[in-house]
Formats: sequence, C-alpha cells, structure tokens
Amino acid sequence: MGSPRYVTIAAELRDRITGEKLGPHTLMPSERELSETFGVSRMTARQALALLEKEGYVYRRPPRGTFVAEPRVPFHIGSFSDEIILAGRRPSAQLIWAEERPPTPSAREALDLAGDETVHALHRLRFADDEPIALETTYFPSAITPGLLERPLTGSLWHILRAHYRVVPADASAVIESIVIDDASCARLQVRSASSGILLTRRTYTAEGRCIEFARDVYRADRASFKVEARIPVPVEGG
Amino acid sequence: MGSPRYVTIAAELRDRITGEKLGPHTLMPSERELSETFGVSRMTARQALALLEKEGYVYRRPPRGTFVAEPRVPFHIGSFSDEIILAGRRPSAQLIWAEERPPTPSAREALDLAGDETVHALHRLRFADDEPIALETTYFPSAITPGLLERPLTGSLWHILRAHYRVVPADASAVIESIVIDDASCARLQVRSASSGILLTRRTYTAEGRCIEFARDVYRADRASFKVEARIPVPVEGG
DNA sequence: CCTCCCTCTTGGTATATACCATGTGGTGTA
DNA sequence: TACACCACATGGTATATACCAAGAGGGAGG
Repeated sequence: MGSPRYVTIAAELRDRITGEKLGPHTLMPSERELSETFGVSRMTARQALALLEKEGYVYRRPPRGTFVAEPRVPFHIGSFSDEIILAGRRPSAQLIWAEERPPTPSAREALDLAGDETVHALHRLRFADDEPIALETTYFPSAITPGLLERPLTGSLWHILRAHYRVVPADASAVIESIVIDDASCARLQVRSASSGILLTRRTYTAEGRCIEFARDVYRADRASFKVEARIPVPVEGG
Repeated sequence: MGSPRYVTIAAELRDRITGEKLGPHTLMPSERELSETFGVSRMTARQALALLEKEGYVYRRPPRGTFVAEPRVPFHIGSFSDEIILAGRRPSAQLIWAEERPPTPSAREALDLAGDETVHALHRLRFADDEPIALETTYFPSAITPGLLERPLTGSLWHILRAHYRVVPADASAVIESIVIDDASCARLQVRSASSGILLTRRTYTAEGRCIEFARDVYRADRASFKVEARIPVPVEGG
C-alpha cells in the first residue's frame, strides 16, 4: 500500500462503519486504543479519525469520545422541518433572539420596504434530533406579522404565517454559496472553527408575487447534502 | 488570549495577508521559520498554516513552500470561461479523456436517448490561471455532434456547439450539492483527499426545449464561491 | 437518600525529533 | 555550452511524550 498509514487506518475504520453497519452514535475506539491495536503512535491514529471526521463519518465529543455520525440530511429549498422528517428524524428549533428593528439594506431591498418600515428579525438554531444543522436569520415585514414576537417561535414559521396571518407562501427563490463559517456560528453549530458551510439566501413570495420573507441560512456542509434545482436563461454569447 | 496558540498565530498571519496586502502567490515563511520566529514547535506552526489553508487564505506546494492564495472565484451557472474572465483571470481546460460510448443511465434519461444511441463523453480539468478549479464530465448526444472528438477540446464547448453544429444553448438547469471529493478527483484538483467540493449536475437546453448537454461538474469548495439562483414552487402544506 | 468531590478517560494542544519524497538551483563534468 | 548529478529546503508523515479541560462515574460523607 502506497498510501500513508493513517489513510489506510481510516479506510479500515470506514469499512467497519459502512460494512458492519455500525449505527449512528456508536462509540468508536479511542485514539489511545487505536494507536495500540494498529501499532502506531497516538498522533497517527488521531489523523485517521480527523480524516473520517472531515468526511462526515464520525463526530467527536470531548471528553466522551468519537462516535459514528448520522447520514447527511439531503435538503431541498422549502421547509426545513419537512426535509428532516423525510430523513426520519425529528426537527426542532431554538430561538436565539427575536426583535423588531430597522431592516438591513439587503432585507429592505428584498422585502421592498419603505424608509420607515421595520422588520421582525429572528435568529434560530435548527436541529435534527438535537444535532445542530443550521443557523437561520429570518426577516418578515412587521406590518404583515403583528405580534409575531410574542408567539412561540420554536416551530414552523410558515405554519404561523398561514394559520395566524393568512399569508400563504407560494414560491421561493434562493442563492446558494459555499462559505467558511465564522467563529461565533461555528460555536453555535458545534463545529470547529473555519468549518465549511452552505449559505442559503432565501426569498419567499405569495401567489401575488409579494416577497414576505427574507432569510439567510447557514448549513453545516458536513451534515447537509444540499440540492437546489435552478433553471436559468443562457446569455446570447458566451464561453 | 484564551485561544490556542496556533489560532493566534494563524490570526497574525491572516492579518499580514489582508492588512499588508500580500499579493497572491507570495511565498509565506516556512513552517520551520515560523516555529522559530514565534517560539513554538514546528507542529504548532504547521497547525496555524493548516487552518489558513482550510480557510482558503493560503495553498501549499511541497516542496516549494506555502503561498498566498487567489481570492475565490464567484460562480454562477452558465459559462465557466465567462466567470473566470469576469474575475480577471485566464480560463483554460485540459482534456483528460474523450470518447464515444453508451450513455450512463442518468445521461440517457437526461438527454432522452433511444436504446442504441451513444454519447460523446468528455472529461476535462478546468483552470483559472493554471490553478485547477473544477472537473467537468460532459455528455452530448453523438447524433448532434458528429466529429466532435476530432476537434480541439480545450476551449469553450458551447462555442463549438454554436459555431460548428448550429446548436444554440438557450437555458440551463442545475442541481447543486455539497460533497466530499473522491481521491482520484482530489489528485487531479491538487487538493488533499476528502476535501469538500460542490457538485453541479447541469442540463443545457435549446430554445425548443431539447436537452443537448448533460454534465456533472465538481468544483473545489475552497476556490469557488458558488451562487445559484433558484425559483421553486412551495407545496400547499408544509412545515 | 442526596451531595460533594475525586479519579479516570477522553480529545485538544504542544514540544522535540526524525525520516521521506520531491522540486530547485548550483556545481562539476563532458 | 549542455547535461548530469547532487545538496538543500520544503511540506508530509510518524514517533514519543506531556499536560490540560471537561464530562462520567463512583465513593465518601452528610
């Protein structure tokens, strides 16, 4: 084998996970244990686990150990909750803050607000089975969601829109980007600093074409396999 | 400072890059050099550089050294070449293989081919200023591109379609995914194994709605900031 | 019973050292 | 001049060791 030793050890462990079908959250051998069974130093065993972590096969929770990870959640644009349920897991949300305030320039432009109109801004951490998956920042025009901030905000926002404000989301647009997650968000998402993420900048519209939601969602790239279908016109000339 | 030492060293180097405006491809101090100037071991200096590499600030080219990286290329769906030029860099392509053969099932379905129809399949590595950025695998129905494989295939394929086959791309659709890049592709893209990537599965259509190109493009997530605009209908009920 | 505390194990960080493969550049040679 | 070769510095890998912070679990003491 021409590969470095830690790569072959990672391959062995990977096979053990997929082949012997170790279930999610199964405890893996510790670094010290692996170094002994494979006859390598601890740093080498550590590199193998680090590779598997980067690939999304395992996650590490000091000082408890290293565990088999859940499969990635395959997302589409639309309802976070629906996608999580479709993956056979339990969606939830934790409200970080919620307030009424002047919109950011991009939110004002997206929601087509007048100079003095405010927004209801929400920052929420979203989970699948208590595993943090994404950070949402959502903006609604305050005018169409009076009293929103007094409601329980740990469930589906679209459901609240429909049930209490007679606002029916009809379609949505999104810009997707691959980013490096900032340190504060890394802490919230429980990933190490400078992890890669997917930034989704969303707009939701009513059937009449009014934009009633502007959102910036940061997903963990290691937990979400993101799929977005886009259809775009091609310029007349191009490379 | 509560952060680990290597994080503060990375921050210092990051400031040096952005603050003193070190140009792309500037040689950074070596690991051994850094370990001496910061008074740490080489492994600690190494971790600092590894962090900057993950963030996309530097790239490493053994045994030459560590260099300041180019800024990410902001992509849209459409012409690879156009986006690269827009970023002020020089696009190019290297043909890895090209052949006529039966389509893969997904290519057959996308291109709506009969049972015996073949495709022209191309595998190309795409560059910005000699820096590998993406791996394309492209399929055309052989029937509409006779003699394609005898042409020079290191430039714009859409240009060839227009100029030689009277086929005019009118619009395109894409599915975007965040993935872990396989080892062979990692080698081609000159990134370490298990790096994160963006998988773009594209379809190109004529004005008449005929699909004339099916492609799977793997982009380096550390070099490309990917933007895709999507507009999708929202289901009647949902979370 | 409950609570405090202590120990054990874990991954995270750090040091010091060593050897390898490989582009680069200089040097010696034909 | 041209070419072959070799030393050098680089990042990549690997060993051995050490200490730290923090959750888990058990035991002592109330």
